[in-house]
Amino acid sequence: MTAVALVGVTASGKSETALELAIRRGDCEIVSVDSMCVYRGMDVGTSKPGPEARAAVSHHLLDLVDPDQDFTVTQFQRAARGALEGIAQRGHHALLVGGTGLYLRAVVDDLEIPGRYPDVAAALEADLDDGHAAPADLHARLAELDPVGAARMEPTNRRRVVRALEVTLGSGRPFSTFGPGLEAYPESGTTQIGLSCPPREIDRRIEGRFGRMVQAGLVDEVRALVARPAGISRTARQALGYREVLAHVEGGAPLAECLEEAVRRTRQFARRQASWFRRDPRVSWVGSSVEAQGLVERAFDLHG
RNA sequence: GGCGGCGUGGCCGAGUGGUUUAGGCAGGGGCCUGCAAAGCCCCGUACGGCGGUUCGAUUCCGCCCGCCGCCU
Repeated sequence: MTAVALVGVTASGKSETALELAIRRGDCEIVSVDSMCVYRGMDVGTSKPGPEARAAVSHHLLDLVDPDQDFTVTQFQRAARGALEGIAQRGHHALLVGGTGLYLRAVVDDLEIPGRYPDVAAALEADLDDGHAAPADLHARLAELDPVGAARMEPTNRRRVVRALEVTLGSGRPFSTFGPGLEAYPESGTTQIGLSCPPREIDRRIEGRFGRMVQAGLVDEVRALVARPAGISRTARQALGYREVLAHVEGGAPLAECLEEAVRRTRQFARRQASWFRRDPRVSWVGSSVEAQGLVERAFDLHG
């Protein structure tokens, strides 16, 4: 039994392709690799597979947590391992489908993700917030403790600098010793197929999709999230479409403008995804759903 | 017809007689190990046209063109 990953930018048609194949074959289960589909109650805005799709084929890693929960790669990695094990036990093939690059790498390359040191991180954040230190200062500190790690990031990238320092200080082990970084592309047991699509076409689809999402009740979905007493977590509220509609629902911004913004930002996101997947030499790219299905099947049958 | 104002790179928008020619947005490229649908980095000599003044004009003057406003 094998695992194959179908990757691509948002709106490239991966989900439909995967579903079609899985229904036809009947011997594989779909594993979502999507950082926002893990949230319950965030359905229309995430283009989450619906009830029909889920009735037809087993889907995994959807609806893992409530929207008031923060969610991170590590949790995803853990859940993915469990899902993959179960699929293997059932004698099925696993078809990973999604566009969250880091999450996919965590699974495909079994990344050793360093632990968390909340006190250390909080102290660093506090220094930055108080103005006692600038990200560049922290980067300089990191450079002394872990030159290799420091060299791998921009001194201005606050988030990454803080995390690297958090790990180095907290664990007493240089951040860079946890792995070669994402620039290494080791042999992997997971075959990766990329479904490509011309950027102009992607742009068109994104715009059309937002229109349909609104028809399908995106705004009401966001209202329902807002109405939850527990609120919306930091990670959940940054979801594309939600963040912008939130500005309308909570902040009173004109809906039309929020939607335009959502479309724009989703396009930019698609570019970032493309650049992420493009650099992974292990991905075999094809330009159509049919070809993608062909390659996935070949991988299944070769190892299955 | 008269008077006044304006005309800056795809858009918005500062500014100056001459070293590096603001900034923002959009766009393009790249990065990424616990917020990743996030975050970060890099990339733009443009001053409506024609003359003139000047060692030197986007910046000063004149004319023309185009907008905008006011007036008769």
